[in-house]
Amino acid sequence: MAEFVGTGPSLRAVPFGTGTTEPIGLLSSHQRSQIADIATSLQCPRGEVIYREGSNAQSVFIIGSGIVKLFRDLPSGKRRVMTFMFTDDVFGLAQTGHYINSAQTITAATLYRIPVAALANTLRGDADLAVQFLCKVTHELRSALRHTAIVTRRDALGRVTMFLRMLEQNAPAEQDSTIEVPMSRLDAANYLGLSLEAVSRALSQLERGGIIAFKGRRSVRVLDRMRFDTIAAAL
Amino acid sequence: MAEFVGTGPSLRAVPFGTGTTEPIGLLSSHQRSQIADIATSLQCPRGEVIYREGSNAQSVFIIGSGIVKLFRDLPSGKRRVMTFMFTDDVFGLAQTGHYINSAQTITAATLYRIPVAALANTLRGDADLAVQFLCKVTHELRSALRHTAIVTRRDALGRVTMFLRMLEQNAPAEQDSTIEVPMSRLDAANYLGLSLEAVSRALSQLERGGIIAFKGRRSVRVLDRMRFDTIAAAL
DNA sequence: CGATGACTTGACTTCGCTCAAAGACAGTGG
DNA sequence: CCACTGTCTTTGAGCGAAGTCAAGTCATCG
Repeated sequence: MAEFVGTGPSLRAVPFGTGTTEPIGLLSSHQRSQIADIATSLQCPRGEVIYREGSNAQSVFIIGSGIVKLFRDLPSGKRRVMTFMFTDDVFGLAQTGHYINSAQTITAATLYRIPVAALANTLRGDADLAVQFLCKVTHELRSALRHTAIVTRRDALGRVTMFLRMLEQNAPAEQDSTIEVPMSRLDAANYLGLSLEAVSRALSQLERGGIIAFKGRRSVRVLDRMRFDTIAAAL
Repeated sequence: MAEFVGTGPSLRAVPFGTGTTEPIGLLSSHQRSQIADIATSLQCPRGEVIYREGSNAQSVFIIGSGIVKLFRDLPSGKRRVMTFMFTDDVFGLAQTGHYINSAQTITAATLYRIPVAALANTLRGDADLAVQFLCKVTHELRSALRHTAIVTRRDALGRVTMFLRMLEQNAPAEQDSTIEVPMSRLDAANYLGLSLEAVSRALSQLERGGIIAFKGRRSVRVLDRMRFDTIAAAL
């Protein structure tokens, strides 16, 4: 069943107990192969729908690489992006019976698909592994709270700035202070609870103010870290 | 060490795997006493601060009874309520080293206080228990997503209605369609990302429309379930 | 019964949404 | 290589809903 390549699935989070506050890889190589044994690996192109809301939730996914969005389409036609998930994130766990949202790749991605039943079994047989998953879900809970903190802000400028900061933390800058924005303005807007236009305006405003500079539309460099952080600081 | 009375700490959530979608008590009596052994029970009056943001996070708490709010105070003087926690909920886990928010009781409460280190140990020795905690945190993740869904709405009326619905689900109506609102308007507003006035206006509007009726200020009865649900339905 | 705090209501301002149109970019095929 | 086309993005003008400021009402507890 295992057809994984490379190192296999991993989880990235802040572990319990240790003094560490930076997220690290949680699983031992034994644990990784343990999961690989019950997982199937998938190569998904950009834009691939992984599952749709309402369908039967039989699998949990771990991201080997790439970016995925979880979203819901509302009767009004609006779309809400609940979260973006990155390498070593888990999704599909917070479902009961049926998926409550849809999942779609934003970039090409490698996914590990794990049947819930098999995962539950494995976890019940390995307390350490179960604790690792607990760490990971706790980590995602923190992310969800951060998301709430972002959308609770009233001002578009602040939300967008916090969003950029979040992206920066998820994908540590390879270049100096350069932040990649892999999703469309619309996806960002749907995540931030803003209109597409408001996102665009906020970004323009940051650029006009000399706080950031664009390098193409999907890449931003922070010029004035001081003011950037001030705006991002929870108002 | 154990000084618990009655049945001891429990966790309430939707379990994995089973077809159930209603939250149930997760722990066996053995597991409950296992946790009771490493826990201290506390009786807190209404308004008691359990911990403050920034302080050292050494304990995890399980609520035996009562209601607790988790919140952050912002530099601007505004306060954001991240979540309300009820009987059989866990809090303090999503912290790394230092608490990122403050916890305070809203009603008198019984709490079980568990040192993180001891809990981590116990979990590593009991895979089943670890999985139960995983269920619980997953459950809280769902709640956090629901919260985000609420505050992402633009209209005060919808947010308040969804909030009432949430309260109803957390504390199943003893009377027919009567919802207890145990927190102040201000706490509710801080949770909903609205001004206190907006909450008040929305409630008045629901009452004027004949959709709800007040019985005192902290108790509401749903008169027109149909319209109530329509408004609450994710816009 | 008076006082303090919680809640409601009203008037004005602000900021983001909507609608509308123009401007950039990427991929395609000539 | 370049023009073409559809999509994504930016920018502008006007409207509406929630925030703020400011009174006024209600309730609860001494």
